[in-house]
Amino acid sequence: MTSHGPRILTAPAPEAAVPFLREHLTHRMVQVVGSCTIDYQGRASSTLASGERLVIVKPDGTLLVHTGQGIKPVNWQPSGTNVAVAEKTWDDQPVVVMTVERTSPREIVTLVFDEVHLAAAYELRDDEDLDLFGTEADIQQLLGMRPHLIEEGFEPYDMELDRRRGPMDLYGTDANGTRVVVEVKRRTAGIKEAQQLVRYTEREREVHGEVRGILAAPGISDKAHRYLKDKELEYKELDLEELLPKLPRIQATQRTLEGFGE
Amino acid sequence: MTSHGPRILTAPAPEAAVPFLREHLTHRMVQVVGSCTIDYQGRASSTLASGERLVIVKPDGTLLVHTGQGIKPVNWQPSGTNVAVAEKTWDDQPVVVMTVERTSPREIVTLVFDEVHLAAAYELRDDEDLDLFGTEADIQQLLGMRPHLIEEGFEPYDMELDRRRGPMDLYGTDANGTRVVVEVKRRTAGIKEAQQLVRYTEREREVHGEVRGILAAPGISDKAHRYLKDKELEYKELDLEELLPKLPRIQATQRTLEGFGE
DNA sequence: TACTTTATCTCGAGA
DNA sequence: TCTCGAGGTAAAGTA
Repeated sequence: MTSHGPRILTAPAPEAAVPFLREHLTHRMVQVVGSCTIDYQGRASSTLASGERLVIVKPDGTLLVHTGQGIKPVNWQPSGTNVAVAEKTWDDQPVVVMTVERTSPREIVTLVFDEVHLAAAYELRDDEDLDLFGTEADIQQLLGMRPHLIEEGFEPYDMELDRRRGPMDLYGTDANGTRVVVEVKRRTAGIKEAQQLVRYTEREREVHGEVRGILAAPGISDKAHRYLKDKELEYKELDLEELLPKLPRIQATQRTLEGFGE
Repeated sequence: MTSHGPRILTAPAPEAAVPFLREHLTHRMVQVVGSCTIDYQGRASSTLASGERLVIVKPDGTLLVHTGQGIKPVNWQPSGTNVAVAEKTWDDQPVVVMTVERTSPREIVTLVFDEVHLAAAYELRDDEDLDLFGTEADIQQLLGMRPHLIEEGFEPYDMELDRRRGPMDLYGTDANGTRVVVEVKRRTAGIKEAQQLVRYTEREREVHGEVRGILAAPGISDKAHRYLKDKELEYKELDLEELLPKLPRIQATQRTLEGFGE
């Protein structure tokens, strides 16, 4: 048998599942499909009665428990855990007990499998990093290069070179030389985002007197807009459709799909 | 062959993988382990060059793509998508192309598998809901029942019966009859949380004049504490260790483990 | 529907 | 380490 390809057990008894898991845990991607109860004790606590779930344990100690619905795991634990498995007897039935622990914060997830339908272990070779575009940082950088998109005459300081200026996204002067704080958002802004601008602007006003504050976003809630006006701050609508395509990118799959003319 | 138990294909050719996926997608939990490139276009956009990943498609249309590290999927799509698979030829090699689309927002994830190591399909029967304790709502409710833990003489209004009072966690009067807004947090509070209290308290002060504001949390950052004092607001430290165990619960696994005396 | 807030948030950058 | 802010956040609750 080669060392490649997935190792698979279908419907193993606990006495077969436990050594299998022990062999592969922390070395390989491991998954268990089966019926289990799950306990979590840590920052909060939770219990989950018996049901069938997909359990994934990554070589880095990440735990994911997925049910048949929804995008979020029903239980989980970030990487860096200690994982242990043991065979125990409950109600005269053998079960597989898996514990996933971490310190800082001290947390533990305990899974008790009364039935394993499928256990699998495999390696995932992957040297590639995700190339993501359209984040707030991307939009910020773009506006830094085209400050007129905020307002004619706006001249931002170089935040890259001077992070001491603070956490503001853009900071500069307008056509009249008045200081301007700009907070950039990639989504419709709400009251939280308005408050964030309030805080940054207040801080600058304490030091420098007159300072304008602009919330630049593709949209804003009515309440947030009113809140801004109360605090004598401004809103500048961004047209992301116009903004984003200005940095053309080649897509991995587009590249692939060109191969068969799509 | 029975209708139970997982269906598994190891190292299927695209011509075998595609009909397998078509048979099970939208009916069952489906997963593919293999080498693929991934494209995402939607609220943002991303590309991921070829590498080995675990791809999960739930019957509700949820897509999850996991690499060998980390708790967050590298690509995903929430439930309600349309999933399609097709065999295509690229560079004279057959590939499996999977597209996962949704409208609102319009988004699409495209996966091109040049190799499938494992394809599996199975059902997950699960009627159980997670029973979670220790959330902010739990702490709030607890403090509502034991208002002296905030301050001797504090008498909260019944927020359950009168939500019109606003979004504050607790709202009542102190020993002197002065109105008190309390914002409860389950984690160390930062500047965001302080400003949330500022907003609620300001709003009440506009209407009622003198109103105290208390941020109740297990901790607070220095900046946030200073910010509160500036705004003439207060911080009350919560001892969660003392608070949380006051509602005893029975754990699913604890119950199980009692069976073998642990 | 629109809006706000929570989350066992996770993650990363900066001090 | 702590703090703070972003997230393709997702999901819940309320007006």
